[in-house]
Amino acid sequence: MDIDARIQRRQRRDEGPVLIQDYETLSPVAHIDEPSNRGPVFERLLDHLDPVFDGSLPPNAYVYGPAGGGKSAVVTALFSHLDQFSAEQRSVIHTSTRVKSPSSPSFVYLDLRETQTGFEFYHDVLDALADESIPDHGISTERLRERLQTELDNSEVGVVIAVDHVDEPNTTDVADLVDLFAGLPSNTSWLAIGRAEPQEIVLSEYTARSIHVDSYQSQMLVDVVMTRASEGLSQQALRHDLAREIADWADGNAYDALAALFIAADRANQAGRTQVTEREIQTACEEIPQPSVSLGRILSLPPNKQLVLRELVDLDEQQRRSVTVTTEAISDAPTVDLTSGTVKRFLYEMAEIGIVERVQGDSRGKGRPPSRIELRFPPTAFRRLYDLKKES
DNA sequence: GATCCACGGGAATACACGGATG
DNA sequence: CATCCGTGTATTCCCGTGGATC
Repeated sequence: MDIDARIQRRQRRDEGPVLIQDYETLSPVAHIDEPSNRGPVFERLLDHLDPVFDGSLPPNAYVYGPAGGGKSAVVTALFSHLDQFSAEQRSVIHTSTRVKSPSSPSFVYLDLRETQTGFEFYHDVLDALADESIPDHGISTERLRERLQTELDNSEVGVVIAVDHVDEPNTTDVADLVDLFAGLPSNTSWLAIGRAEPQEIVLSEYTARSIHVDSYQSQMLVDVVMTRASEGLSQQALRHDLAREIADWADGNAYDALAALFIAADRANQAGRTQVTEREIQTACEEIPQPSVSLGRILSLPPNKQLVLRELVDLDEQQRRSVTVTTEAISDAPTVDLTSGTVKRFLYEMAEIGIVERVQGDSRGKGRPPSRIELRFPPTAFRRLYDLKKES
């Protein structure tokens, strides 16, 4: 945090409540413990997972639906509760000889955005399952897999592994994922989560069941926005009609809606206001490209790539006129100590996976015409989230 | 000594244009 | 006119190296 911000915060202390109470809960990347209004989805997932309560594994399944429909939110919440539940149950069995209730499997949630190699895949599953901590160097991928295998062979029921963000660019591709699962014993059941229709994805050949999660209905989305606002903002900071405006614009996509709320609140906060106004909501919505990539994807990029993006969002139009010029501007920044070659390659790679986009630029001059870099994500939101993460 | 992976660095390839050539 | 070729950029591709960690 810079000194001006510190001073401003002190100054505001006597002027009544600050608008943003808690950036963490307001963040569009955060999943809350009890997602609102997704009761039916929970029920359908529980139907699928029902065998678990008799001590057996459900078949493999595929959960799919449009972006911002709450798939990740529901599955993360459900899995953390279920894992807690079955851990408790296991400990009951250990301590009591009288009760002979069936044991439960473990539940592991993996985000493929953060688990991009086979090594990380086995590592994270094993880490979730084993009590001791697992080294992340000096051990081969194959050895990890073997350890995981013995761990599972000793497990009574097995494990249900949720793999989120399947088939997104820059994640393990579907064929590799199938191979990774093939390396595990049969007491593993997986729950893949993605956007593609089951017919469009090879993965569904391996899943017994598909579960559809639709986008939010308008009124539900208004509630989601209001709930988030009441948790992260001061009292009365967001009028109900403005929440509706956000929901209407977002058209069922909770992720977009929460991003818009975050940006609007941040702008209002910077301006020293304690209420979000319509004007800020409009600017916020305009700032979110359609379609836009999830900030979650961006924030799980390697640190130096994020650094490049952080510099990128501060460049002016002139400096974005071609990849070459942009590269120079970024690698000249004092915070960046990468060579210009690497910065340039990063920019191309991120264009490749849709984080930024290259559009045909000014074609006058010799040689192949340059392209210019455009963002595929809202800069204000990224800037704030990045800086917050840096601070902590 | 083993292992993983982010970086660096540069070679290979693609593309646009204009001028030369058939 | 159609095609080829040379030059200057842009873009993609690939692999070796070294830091960090066990």
